[in-house]
Amino acid sequence: MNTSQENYLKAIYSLSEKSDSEFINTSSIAHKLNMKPASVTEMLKKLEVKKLVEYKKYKGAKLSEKGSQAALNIIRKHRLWEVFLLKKLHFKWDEVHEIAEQLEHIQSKELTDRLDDFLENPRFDPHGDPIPDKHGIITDNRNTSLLSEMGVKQSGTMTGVQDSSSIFLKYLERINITLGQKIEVLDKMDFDGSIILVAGEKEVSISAQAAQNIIIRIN
Amino acid sequence: MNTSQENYLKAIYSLSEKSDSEFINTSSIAHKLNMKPASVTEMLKKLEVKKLVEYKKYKGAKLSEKGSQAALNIIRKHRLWEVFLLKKLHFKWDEVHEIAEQLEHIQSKELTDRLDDFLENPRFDPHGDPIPDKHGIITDNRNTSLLSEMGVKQSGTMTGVQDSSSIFLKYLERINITLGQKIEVLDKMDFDGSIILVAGEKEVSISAQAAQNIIIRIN
DNA sequence: CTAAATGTTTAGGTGTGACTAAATTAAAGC
DNA sequence: GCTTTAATTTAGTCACACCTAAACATTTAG
Repeated sequence: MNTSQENYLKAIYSLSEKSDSEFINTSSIAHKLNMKPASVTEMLKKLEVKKLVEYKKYKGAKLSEKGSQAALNIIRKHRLWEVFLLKKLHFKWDEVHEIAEQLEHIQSKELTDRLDDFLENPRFDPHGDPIPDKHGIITDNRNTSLLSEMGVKQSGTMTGVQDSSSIFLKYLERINITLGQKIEVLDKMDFDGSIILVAGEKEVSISAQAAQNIIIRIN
Repeated sequence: MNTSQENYLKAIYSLSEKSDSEFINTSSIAHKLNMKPASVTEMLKKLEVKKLVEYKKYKGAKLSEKGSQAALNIIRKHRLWEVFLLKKLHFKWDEVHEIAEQLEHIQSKELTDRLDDFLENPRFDPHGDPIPDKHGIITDNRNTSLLSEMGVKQSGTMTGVQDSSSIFLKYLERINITLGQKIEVLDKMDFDGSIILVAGEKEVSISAQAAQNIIIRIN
């Protein structure tokens, strides 16, 4: 399988996680991959032939078992390389994603498994996302919630983000919300949904939109 | 630049090293890359437009300064990744080449330089080839020779190969000729050019063809 | 020094993955 | 339930990197 098709599988996988409907529609895939819906339709047909997705006209696509395994394998590689870049090469939190986008397409099961061992089988990547094991199994039994869904006086630890863009990560670092940071929700503003919280020592206010992209492990 | 074009530059570079003529002809490039001469001609024109090679009809191509730098950068990445695979992930000597062929195309100067530091700036790769520094400069001032060109009673240390194929490397390991192995030429057979030598304790005989692919640092 | 053999280029074609514009289908509003 | 709007697909192009077959240049041999 090539880079392009792998990116489609990855996109469908990640959209499926958030969506509650079984099939993912053409335009959301197109949006995620910065492509036109017409191009997506074509590709979905090709992936259907390869039995990687189930495709229904005007409904969209759904990953087959084979497609899910392929997607999980790419995600596994992506996250392992992120750990490598951060822990071994000392890249910063917000720099690893882009390079991992390239490294995730390297084909060698042996390489992936040896890298996993070399990194001492990490269970989470630098953004707090769980790393699938060599069988594609994710074990993430942590009690997590989006910051936006927490109630006043609830507290927890920052364990991940849903948006790995450099701008967002830089912003978080700026306001002292980094991986492992303990936080407590002080107040939620009804009028715009923004949240006031304590991060470490400091009191910060965060927009509803940002809060929807921050994952917290509840105490 | 893409993977395909990078492979052309690499091929031209490596053919230039062996060849004494300035321009590398179409068919030798085609042979090296397992492609047809017609495809090579087309690509050389594209590389010419990008000022990566100088191309002369019916003569072939020659790397420009820009093209040489690009080729050296790919070679640098290839060799650094080989060191990583061998030293850190404990791959075997003959397994690293294929994976490095993929890794060498990852685009990130920062990554390459950090990898270089992480590996403690190695000067040679697992096959004994020198690694260009970040400016594309190769410093290889060792007194080396091909095994096939050594005289009787000369001795030295095995420091590299000219053929990185898995079959050849496995064969060398089998007969105890590995990197760093001390050898001494005992005899050269006039009738077929084969060489008898001591490798460590053992006495082995090696064909002329194999000897042409083994690099020895002379004592 | 010419003719044959060899190597190289040109011309035309293929598969892949993208695009735009037009046609079709599905969903939403009245 | 029909009509308007939005989403999706189809049809027709394009760029890219490869191919084959035919035309053309260069080298080699007699």
